[in-house]
Amino acid sequence: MDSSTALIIFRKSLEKFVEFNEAEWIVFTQYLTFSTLKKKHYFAEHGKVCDKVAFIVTGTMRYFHIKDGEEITGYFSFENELVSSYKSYLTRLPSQTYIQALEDTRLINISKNDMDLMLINPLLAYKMERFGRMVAEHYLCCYEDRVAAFITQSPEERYLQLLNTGKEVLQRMPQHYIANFLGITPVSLSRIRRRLITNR
Amino acid sequence: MDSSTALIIFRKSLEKFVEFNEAEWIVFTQYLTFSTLKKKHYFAEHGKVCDKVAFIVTGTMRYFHIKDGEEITGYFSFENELVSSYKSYLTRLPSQTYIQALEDTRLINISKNDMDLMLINPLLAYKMERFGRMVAEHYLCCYEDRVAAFITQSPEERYLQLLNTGKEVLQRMPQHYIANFLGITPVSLSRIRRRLITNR
DNA sequence: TTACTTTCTTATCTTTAGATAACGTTTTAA
DNA sequence: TTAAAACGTTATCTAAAGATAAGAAAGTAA
Repeated sequence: MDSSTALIIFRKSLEKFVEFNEAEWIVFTQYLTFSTLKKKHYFAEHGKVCDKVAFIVTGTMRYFHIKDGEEITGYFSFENELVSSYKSYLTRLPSQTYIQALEDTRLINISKNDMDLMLINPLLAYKMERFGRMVAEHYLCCYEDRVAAFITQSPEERYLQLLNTGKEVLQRMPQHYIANFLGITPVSLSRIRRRLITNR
Repeated sequence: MDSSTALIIFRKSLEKFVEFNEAEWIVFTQYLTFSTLKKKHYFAEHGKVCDKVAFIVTGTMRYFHIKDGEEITGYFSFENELVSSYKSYLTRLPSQTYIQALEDTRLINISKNDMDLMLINPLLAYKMERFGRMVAEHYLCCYEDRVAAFITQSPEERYLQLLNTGKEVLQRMPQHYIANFLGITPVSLSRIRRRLITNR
């Protein structure tokens, strides 16, 4: 897939947030950069400022913390979603979390500097305020659901719900990433899986 | 405290998000409504659309879900913070959560309808896009911290951190609200508290 | 290929948390 | 004021989860 196709997908995907007219889009795209992140390489690292937000054209990203020397997976971002260590990006403070490519991943990047420039560019300012608002609101809703799931659902229920997303990359992903994400140990997830198979 | 004092506090509190000039402020305040919510009364209810966001002048709000007939407390909002069932407010879909006043609470309300009107009012549109963006980004960061705490900290650590906020209303709040918030049962919290006292 | 690492499951043991009930205290409501 | 409900702690019992280790399978790299 070439860059222009990726841009079309990106634009399509943004439509649920904000629609750009042709003039705006031309200016907007001048602020974008393309990159590829090899499997296991980092998009963000603990202690370093994450100065960009990116759209995932293809691939998958994993968010994790390190606790007592262990990697604890907290979240995933998939194809056609945005990825960033958001708080770090917004505040320019060091990231708490690592973000790593789970497979070779193609990205369209917006740096914090460019975003700030767009926010004072008369041609784009209004649309970018709106863009920022819609994106933040979207992810706020995602977080609200995630927190609600943690409060009201058992790990087993959360696992079944995760499977229901039908993301096939979940099949190829190490189980312990998923276990962390669900808030349990890999051994516990293994037991849950056995229970599910037995009772099927 | 009278309404004009409350407005001054509100304006001061908004400054970290967006600053209004006098003309803008006069128009903005015309969209605001004041209300008081008696203890135990509801700001939002499961199954009903929450069509407003509010600033808490004084008081405390509790968010909870009902799971198997039990109230499970998920969050709190305190004085000088905003409160809303955000996803419901943003999407006009029924709220998943209940929000209840823990004590008599004074609010400054912005209805979804008025917010939408402000967003197309030329005098305010740009500022309100910005306002919406900053508020959403702020709460996004709060959620990020809350999810990170769930992943990387034990209930005991989260309890100690909660105490460190120094909110004196926590002293008066039923323990089981706090237990739910921490993701444990009231009995477990009671054990944690005893351990902390014993080892002190 | 071969050696090494990672991954997943399973078993055992230990620790902890949950469920439940009892009891005294406090709060609430009639 | 009085009765009822809610609250917080404690004890007991049970169920589940964590820690650890072992072993097989799969993946990775030299």
